[in-house]
Amino acid sequence: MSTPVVLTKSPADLSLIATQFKALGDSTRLELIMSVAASATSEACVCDLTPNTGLTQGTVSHHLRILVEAGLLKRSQRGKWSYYSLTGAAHGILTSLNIAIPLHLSKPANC
Amino acid sequence: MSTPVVLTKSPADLSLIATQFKALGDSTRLELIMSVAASATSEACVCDLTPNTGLTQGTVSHHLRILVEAGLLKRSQRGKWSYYSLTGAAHGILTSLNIAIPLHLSKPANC
DNA sequence: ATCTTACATTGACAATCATCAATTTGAGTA
DNA sequence: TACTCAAATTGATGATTGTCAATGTAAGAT
Repeated sequence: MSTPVVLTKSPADLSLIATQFKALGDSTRLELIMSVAASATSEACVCDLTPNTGLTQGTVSHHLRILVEAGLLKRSQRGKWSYYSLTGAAHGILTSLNIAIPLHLSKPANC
Repeated sequence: MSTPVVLTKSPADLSLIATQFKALGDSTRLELIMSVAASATSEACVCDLTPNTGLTQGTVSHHLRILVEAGLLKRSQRGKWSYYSLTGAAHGILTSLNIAIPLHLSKPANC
């Protein structure tokens, strides 16, 4: 027997959420986003991310594009490099689900 | 510039999480799980869920199975009917992301 | 025992997807 | 200008997926 709930999202919201879940529902992409999140500078370039995956550079680029299009990563190009970092949405999802914990945050115990 | 984070999940955890994200990353399945969550008794049978989807009964049954296998729904058969309800994991995901709000819960404002 | 009713399963098919190899783009460098 | 390097894009291919129609199963009803 589970707790009754109220739903809070419009169909448009749900469509976006489904897109984000779908983007995260692939082991490679989940690893990629975790690597970005865990990187010291909170951003990473394709050349950093590619070796860990065992995949081709083109494939990694492809997955990163999907994450960007889902609103989970943002891309900033500096010189020849593309740096990827988490969006607020991605940050929210990872921390809400306790997949990642913000370093500076300490919540009161009754939350 | 985003907040630095610490990762908390083992590879095995991440594999499960990816499976759950994947299961939720389909509009039909997301609607299904929302319908179950929103139902008055916190459970629903296939015959209740099918009409809203515009899909075949067999297809709905298929999607429900995927959600069960991902650990998001549980099935309990009573008589001729199969009743589906949220697991704790699904409940946690939906409420953590504010997709659903537990009726009895009221958090202090500073959380 | 036969017939419904509710659901699960199977087989088939079109569409989507993950991946690679190869090429292109675009920015800095010699 | 020509060259190099990082990343994006393209085209092809095999695998996975969402869907349906049809069939199977199992529980109650007649």
